Amino acid sequence: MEYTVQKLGKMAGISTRTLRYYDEIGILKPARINSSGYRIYGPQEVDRLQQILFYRELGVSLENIKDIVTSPAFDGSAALKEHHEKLLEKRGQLDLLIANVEKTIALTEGRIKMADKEKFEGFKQKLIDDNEKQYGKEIREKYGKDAVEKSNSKLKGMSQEQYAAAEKLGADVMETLKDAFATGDPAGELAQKAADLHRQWLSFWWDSYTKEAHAGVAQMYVDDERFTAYYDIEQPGLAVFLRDAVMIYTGMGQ
Amino acid sequence: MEYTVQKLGKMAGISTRTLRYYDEIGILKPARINSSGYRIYGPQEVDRLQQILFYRELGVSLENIKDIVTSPAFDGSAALKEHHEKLLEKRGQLDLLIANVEKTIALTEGRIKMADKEKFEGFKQKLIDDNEKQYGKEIREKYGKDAVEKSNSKLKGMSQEQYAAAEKLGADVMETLKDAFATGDPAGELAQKAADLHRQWLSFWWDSYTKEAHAGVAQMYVDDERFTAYYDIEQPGLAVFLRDAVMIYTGMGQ
DNA sequence: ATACACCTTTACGCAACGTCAATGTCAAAC
DNA sequence: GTTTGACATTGACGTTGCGTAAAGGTGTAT
Repeated sequence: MEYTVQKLGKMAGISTRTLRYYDEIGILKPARINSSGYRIYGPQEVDRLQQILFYRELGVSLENIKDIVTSPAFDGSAALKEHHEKLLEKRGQLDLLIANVEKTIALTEGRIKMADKEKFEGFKQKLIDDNEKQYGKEIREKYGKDAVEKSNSKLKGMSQEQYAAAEKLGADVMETLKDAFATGDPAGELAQKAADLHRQWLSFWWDSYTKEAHAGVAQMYVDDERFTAYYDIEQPGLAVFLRDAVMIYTGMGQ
Repeated sequence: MEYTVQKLGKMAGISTRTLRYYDEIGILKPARINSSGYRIYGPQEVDRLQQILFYRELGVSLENIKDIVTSPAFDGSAALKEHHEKLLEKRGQLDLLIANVEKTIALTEGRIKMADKEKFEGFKQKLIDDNEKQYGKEIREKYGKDAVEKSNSKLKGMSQEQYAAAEKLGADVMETLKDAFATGDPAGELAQKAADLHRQWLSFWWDSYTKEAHAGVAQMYVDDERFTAYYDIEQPGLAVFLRDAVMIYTGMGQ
């Protein structure tokens, strides 16, 4: 079987430009050049291309692929493991990024609805100030990375509808919470209902629910001004009230 | 407060080159240029830089950031949402990639222990052949993407120890399965134990277990030659035997 | 006066190709 | 036999977000 660039390209699902590039950088040279200067590839080249594409699929750089396919003694297994590590790291970073974007979206949306833009700007500035760019990292350190990771992992699998449902639940929490706040009693029925809604809302983001984690998050709302602001912008004192309600709800108050 | 490039760069944690580049592409021009041609930045520029860096942190391209910071009426929220979509997609791809790498590592390790390298090479070639590069995608289409995503999402949160435990369980499955195969009875005690171990193993990868999904996977081992090969390389017929055992175990045989 | 840190513009380099441009070749249709 | 249309070739520039010289002017302390 002999192939020209286009045939091989079609078979492998890559462009002819790519094949010429691979020739250029020396990782896949054609078996021969015919009288008209056409690149002609044989079965060996097909195999090699398959190897190349395989590693490329895995995100290995062509530079490294070159080492892999040219050196026969290359330890592909070790390279794969190292690469695996890098991929996991990359995903971790990506997860943080996604969480941050989500948080930002939620914040801006909440803000735009209920506050003036000026303050928003000021707040956002403050957010970034004092090296808070490391947002996720900081939260990780403060409240343990497990919660953050749980949240991230759950989010992944969520469908649009689920996401919408979660958002609605979040709104419900806020509404019930405000009503409860009016009663002034965190142990009261309304407040406990708010705490329960909050648990349901959390369950959307976490794989497993525990009272401890729930209570921890509620405390976080009070400790971390970003979250405090999110709740208190509706009603000052709401974050503390929610924490108190959750503490009672979870029985973690003492 | 006025800043030269280096002072501002130091404050913001970026290089002077970056500042000159931002000037060049027009997303951050200095307040004025002094008599010697030096770039002088004022408080407004500091604020703007903070905004830019904020969005940059979120992975937004400078091109898009330009739109955000230059047009005051720009809908940053919508831009962020779009960006969010892209990030999710990216993570999906990354997950597939990671799954592929893990599978490859598992395969190579298993193979090296129990088969000659030649066959392995042939198999890998075959794997990629017939457009099977779209590995994950294909599996997704064939057996529903839910299972794949479940698997991915679970993997993320696993610790090293958990991973090791899962691998041991996998080995147990194989061992028990081989013993069971010797009896020839997929309904027998050993075979059912193997099926149960297999369920446990699956539970490592899936958030939720259902009989239907379990049976589906077992069928997949038979339908998909890649998996068939994985089991049958130890003992021809093992994949079919496991499927039969699981069908009985789950009661999905009919 | 000299050193030394700071500033400037210009411009190439990076990864992995995409995308013209200008031109030659092949098989089939007229 | 020629025309057409699909294919091939080699350049060579564009992409992103800067890093990294190079070659030179400026500011200030000694």
